[in-house]
Amino acid sequence: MIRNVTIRDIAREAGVSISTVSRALNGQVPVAPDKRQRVLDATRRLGYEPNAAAQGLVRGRTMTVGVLTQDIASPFYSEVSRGIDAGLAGSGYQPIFVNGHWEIQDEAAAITALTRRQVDAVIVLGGRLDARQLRDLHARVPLVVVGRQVPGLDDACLSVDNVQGAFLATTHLIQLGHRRIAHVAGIPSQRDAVDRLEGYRLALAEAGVPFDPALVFEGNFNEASGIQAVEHWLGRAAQFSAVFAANDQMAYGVGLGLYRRGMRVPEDVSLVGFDDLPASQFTLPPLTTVHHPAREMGELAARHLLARLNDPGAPAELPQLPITLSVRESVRFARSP
Amino acid sequence: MIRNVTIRDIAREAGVSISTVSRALNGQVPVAPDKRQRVLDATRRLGYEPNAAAQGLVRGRTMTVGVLTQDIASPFYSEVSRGIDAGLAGSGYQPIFVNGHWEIQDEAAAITALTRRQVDAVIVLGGRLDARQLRDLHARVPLVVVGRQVPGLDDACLSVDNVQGAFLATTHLIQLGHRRIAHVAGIPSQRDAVDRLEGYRLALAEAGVPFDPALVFEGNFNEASGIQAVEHWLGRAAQFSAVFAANDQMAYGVGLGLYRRGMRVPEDVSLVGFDDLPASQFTLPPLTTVHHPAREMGELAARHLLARLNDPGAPAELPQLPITLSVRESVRFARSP
DNA sequence: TTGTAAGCGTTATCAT
DNA sequence: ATGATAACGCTTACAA
Repeated sequence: MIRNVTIRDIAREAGVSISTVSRALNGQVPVAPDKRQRVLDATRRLGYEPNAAAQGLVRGRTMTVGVLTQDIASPFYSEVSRGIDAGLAGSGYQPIFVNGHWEIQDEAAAITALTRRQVDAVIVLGGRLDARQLRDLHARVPLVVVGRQVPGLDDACLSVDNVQGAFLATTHLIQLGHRRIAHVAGIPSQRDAVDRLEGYRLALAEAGVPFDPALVFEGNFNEASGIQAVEHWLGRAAQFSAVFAANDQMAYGVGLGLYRRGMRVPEDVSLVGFDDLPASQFTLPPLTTVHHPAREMGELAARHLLARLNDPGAPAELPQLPITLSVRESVRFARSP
Repeated sequence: MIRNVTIRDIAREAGVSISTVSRALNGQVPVAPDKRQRVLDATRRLGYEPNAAAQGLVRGRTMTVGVLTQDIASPFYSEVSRGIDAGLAGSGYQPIFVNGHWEIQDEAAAITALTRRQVDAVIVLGGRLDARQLRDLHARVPLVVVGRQVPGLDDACLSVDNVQGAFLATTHLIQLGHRRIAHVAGIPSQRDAVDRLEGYRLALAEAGVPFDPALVFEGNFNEASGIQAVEHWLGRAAQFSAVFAANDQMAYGVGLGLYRRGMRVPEDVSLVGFDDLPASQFTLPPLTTVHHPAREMGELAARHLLARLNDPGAPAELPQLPITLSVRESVRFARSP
C-alpha cells in the first residue's frame, strides 16, 4: 500500500491546523487567503492526494459506481462498459469493474466485493443472478440492470426489445424473397436468446412462411457454434438461402463455416447477425445486423444513476432504446428457386 | 452509499464486545467456541459484510490492484485484462480497472484515482505516460508495465520482442516466395509500431530483398487505416503480393479494402497480422498472425505482483514471453511473376 | 476565520 | 479469552 502524504503533513508544512487544510482543500467554508495559499503550496510541494477510503468513511459516499460485467473481454459488454465510462466522465464518480464470468457464484462474490467497497450505485451487465438476489441488491443501493428484464424490477432494467429486433432482421430477409431462413439461436436459459427466437418465429408467421424446427440450431453465443450450425445443417442436407444468427459472434462462425464448404455470403447464402459489434463493419462482407445500442445503453445507465444519486427523489424513468437494422452487404435477394 | 450493518450491530446482537467480533471473524486469535458461534450466527442473520475502506484504513493494505487500461473495449487490452483477472483469482486481491483512453491527461488522472484509493499495486497497460511519471509511480507502489519497454524501468516492464515478431512474420512471407511485401505500420510515436517496422526491414535485409518505402503505409492501429492503406497503394499502382500489418485490426481493414477492389486473400494477396486476437481465428480466411501472448502477459503481471506483495524482498525477475507465428489460411505461395 | 475534538468502521494494543 | 481504547486519515460540529 502506498504510504501517502497525509493532511497532517500538510498542516505542519503550512503551519495551520488540519481542519483548515481540509477546508482550504474542499473550498466550502471561507479560509483566509494567505493560509489557503500556504496550504495549496504545501499540497503541491508534498504531492498530497486525499485518501479516498478515509473520505468515504466519513462522508458516507465513496463516489464510486460498481459495475458487474460478465467478461471483460466480451465485445458486446465491453461496448456497454465504454458507454458507462463515458456517461460517468466528469461526474466525479468512478466506475469500478468486477467480473462475474457468467457464473452465479462468481457474480455473487463480485457483488459482495462491490458492497464491501461501499459503492454508491451498481450496474449489472447481464448475468445469471436470479430476480431475488437482484431485488435484494436493489433494496440496498441504486441499481440498473443492463441487457436483462428482471421480474419485479422493471424500473431498474434497461434492455432493448429483442423480439422486435429479431422480427426486424427476419422480416428484412423475407422481404428480399427468402423463405428458407435458418436460425442459430442462443442459450435457451437466457432471456434474450428466447426473445430473439420468438421474434424470428413471429416474422415467419406474419409472412405466412412455415416454421421448420430443423432450421433452428441451438448455439451458445460464441463463434464456434456458428460453424457447428452450418455443419449440422449441411450434414442433413437442409435447404436454406439465408441465416439469421442470434448474435454477431455466431454470425461470424456461420460465415466461416460456409466458407469452409465453399459457399459465399451473400452470393449463396444471406446472413444477418444481432448486436452490431464494432467489428461487424469490417467483416467480409460487412455484416447486416440488428443494431443493439450497447454504448448508448451503458451511457444511459450511468446518467440515470447519476441523476438518482444527486436527487434520490428523482423519478426512476428508464426509457427503452430503439432497435434498428444496420443494413450492410451480407444480404442479397433470394434467387428464384 | 450502502448503509451496512456494522461490527457494533453484531456485537450487540451476539452479546459480546466489538473486539471479540473482530477476532471471531478474522480467526487468528483464539475465541471461545460458543461466542464464536454466536458471532457467526449474528453475522449471517444480519447479513454483515465488513467495510473494506475501514479495513484498508487500519490495516494499511486495501487488497486491490489498480489496472490502468487504455480502452476497456480494445480487443488486445481486454485480453490482457482477462489474464490479470485470472492471475489474481483466489488471491484475495481484487483488480480495479480505470481507463486512460490513450490520453496522457486521462491517464494521469486515472493513476491519481488509483493512488487515492490506496491500491496495493498497479499494472499499466500501454499508454503514453512518460518514463518519468512511470518511474515516480514505481517509487511509490509495486508496478508492472505491460506492452511497453520503459527506459530505466526494465525490471518492471513486460513485453514481447516486437522486432522479433515482425521479423518472423516477414520471413514467413519471404520463404513462401514473396518479394514485394507491403507493410501497414502503426503510430510512429508508439514504440511497438517502430519495432515492428524494424523487424520487417530486418527480415527484408537479411533475405536481400530491397526495401521500398512506397510499400509502407503509416496507419493508426485501427481497421480503417487498413482500408486506407490498400486505397493508397492501389491508387499508385504499387505492386505487391503480400501485406504485413502491424496489428490484426489493420489486417482486417486490409482484407476488406482488398475485397472492395475485387482482390482475394490469399489467392491474390497474402496477408499477415500481429497480435492474434481471438477473432482472428474466425475471419475470412482465418488470419495468419504473430501470436502475442496477451492473456499470458496479464496473468504473469498479476502473479509477479502477488509474489512481490507477499514477499517484498522477492527478486524482481520478469521473464520475456516467447512470440510465435500462428499460421492459418491467409497466406499462400507467391505465384511466379 | 480558526482550532479542538468527535466520529466514520475496523484492527490492534493493552490490560485484565 | 475478553473488553476498553487508541489509532488509521479525513470531515464537520462546536467553541473560541
